[in-house]
Amino acid sequence: MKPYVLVIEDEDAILTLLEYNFQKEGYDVGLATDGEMGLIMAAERTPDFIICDWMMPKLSGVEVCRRLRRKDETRATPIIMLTARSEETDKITGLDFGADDYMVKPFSMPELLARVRALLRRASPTLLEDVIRHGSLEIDLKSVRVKRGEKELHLGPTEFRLLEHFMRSPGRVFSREQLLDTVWGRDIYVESRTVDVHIGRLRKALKVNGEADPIRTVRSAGYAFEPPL
Amino acid sequence: MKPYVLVIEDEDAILTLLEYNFQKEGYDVGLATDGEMGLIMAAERTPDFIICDWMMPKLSGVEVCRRLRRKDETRATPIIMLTARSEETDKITGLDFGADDYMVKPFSMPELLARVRALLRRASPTLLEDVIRHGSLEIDLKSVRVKRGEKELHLGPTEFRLLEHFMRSPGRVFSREQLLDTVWGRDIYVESRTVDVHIGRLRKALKVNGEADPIRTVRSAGYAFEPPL
DNA sequence: TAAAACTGTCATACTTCTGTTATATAGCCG
DNA sequence: CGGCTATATAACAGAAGTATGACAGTTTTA
Repeated sequence: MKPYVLVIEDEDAILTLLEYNFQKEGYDVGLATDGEMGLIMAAERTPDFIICDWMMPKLSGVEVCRRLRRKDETRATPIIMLTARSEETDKITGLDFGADDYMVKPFSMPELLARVRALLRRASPTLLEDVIRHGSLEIDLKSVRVKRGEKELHLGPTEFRLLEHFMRSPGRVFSREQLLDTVWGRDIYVESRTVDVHIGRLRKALKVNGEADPIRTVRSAGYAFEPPL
Repeated sequence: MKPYVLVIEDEDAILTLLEYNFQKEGYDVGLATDGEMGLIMAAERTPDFIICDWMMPKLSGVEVCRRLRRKDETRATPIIMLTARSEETDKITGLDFGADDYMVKPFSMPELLARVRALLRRASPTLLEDVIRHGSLEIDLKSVRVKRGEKELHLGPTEFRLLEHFMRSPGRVFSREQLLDTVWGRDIYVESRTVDVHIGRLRKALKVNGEADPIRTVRSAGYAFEPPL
C-alpha cells in the first residue's frame, strides 16, 4: 500500500533524519547501515525507492548500485545517491553508474522529498496516485476518498477540500480568511465563523474510535493540521 | 510580525495583482497610487520592502527613491522598481538611483516574489525565518509553536507576539511604549503597566525546570530578551 | 420529484485571554 | 538604613474567541 523506501546509509544521524521524515510523509521505511545489509534487505522486500550513501564501509554506493541493477526486481528501481560536497565528481554528476539522481549533503529535506516524489511518479505512477498520507490519515485526490487506518470515511465536498488543503501543509496554521480564500474561493463571501462550523464537521468526520483529533485550534490565529501518529 | 511591503504604483490592475499575491505570501501590504502618497505612507509605517513604479504622475519613481534614501528609516530599505519594456534605459539597468533591483512589466509573479525574498533575506534575515532559535528556545511562526528544549509551551496570543518580537532582536532593550506600539498596535490604548503583567505571564510560561529567565528587566528603561544558553 | 445530503448562518454555552487595580517586593540613593 | 520609585504578582471582571446544535434554503442523488 504505502511506498517502501530503503535507506542505505552509514551515518546514524542521517538515517534517523530520513526515517523520521519519510515516515511522516507516509512511506514505509527500511534502514540499512551498510551496502551489504542494503542488498539483503532489497532482496527481502523489493523497495519502491532506494536512497543510498556514496561512501560506505564494505560496499561503496556505486557498487551497491551496480548490483541492484543486475537483479531484475531492482533493475528499474529509482535510486538517489547521497554525497558529501567534497565527493562531488564528474562520475556522480554524470550519474553514469546507474543512479537516477544525487543530492549533496547537507541536503534540504523538502527538496529530497520532492525529488523522490518526482522519480516515483515516473517509475510507478500508481503508487503516487495523488495520495497524501500523514500517519493513519490518507486522502486520495483522484478517487476522492479518505481513509483513517482501514476505515473509509465520508466527508462532504467542503470538508474534503479543507482536509486536502491542510494535508498539503501539515503543521502550518491558516487563518480563517486564508482558508476561505483557498478552500472556498476568493470572490465568495461567507462569514468567517462558517469556517468554525466546517472545522467542526471535519473533526467529527475524522473521529474514529478514539484516535486523536488531528486538527489544532490556535486561538486568535486559526487552525492547523497536525499529522497524527 | 509579517513583513510590511509598500507598493507604489498608479496602475490599478497591477496594484490589485500585487496586493493579492503578497497577501497570499503572508506579507502585510500597503498600497499607494502615486509617489507623494507613497512617501507619506512610508513615513507612517516604515516598510520592510518597497515596490515602486518607474513612471508615475506627480513624483517619478526615481524621485521617490531619492527621497526615501534621504531618510534614515528608509535608507537601507530594499526597493524594486517596475518599468515597462520601452523604459528600459542604461539608467535603470545600472540601478544608479538607489533601487536594489528592477523588473520589466509584464513580469512573472513568482520571479518577483523570489527577488523580494532574496533582497529581504539580505536586508532583514529574521523577517523571513519560519523558526527563530536562541539557545534552548525555539519559536515557530508558521505553525505557531514555542518550544524550550523538548518541551512544548503554551503561550497566549499576546505573549506569543511579545516573544516573537523579543526574539527578533535579542539583547535589545524595548521600552513599554515601544512594546505597546509594535506588539499591541499603534492605535490601541492600554496602560503601560499592562506590559509588566504580560511580561510576567510570558516569564511564567517560559519557565521550564529551573532554566534561567531569558527576559531581563532594565530598571526605568524596559525589558530585553537575553538569549539563554 | 421526493428524499437525502450539503451549506451557511445564528444563538448559546463555554473556554481562554486581557487589562486593570491593589498590594507586595525589590532596587537605588543619600 | 529609611524613603522613594520602579517592578512583580495575584485576583478579578469583562472581553474576546471557539464549539456545537439547530434550522432553513440549496443542491444533488436516487
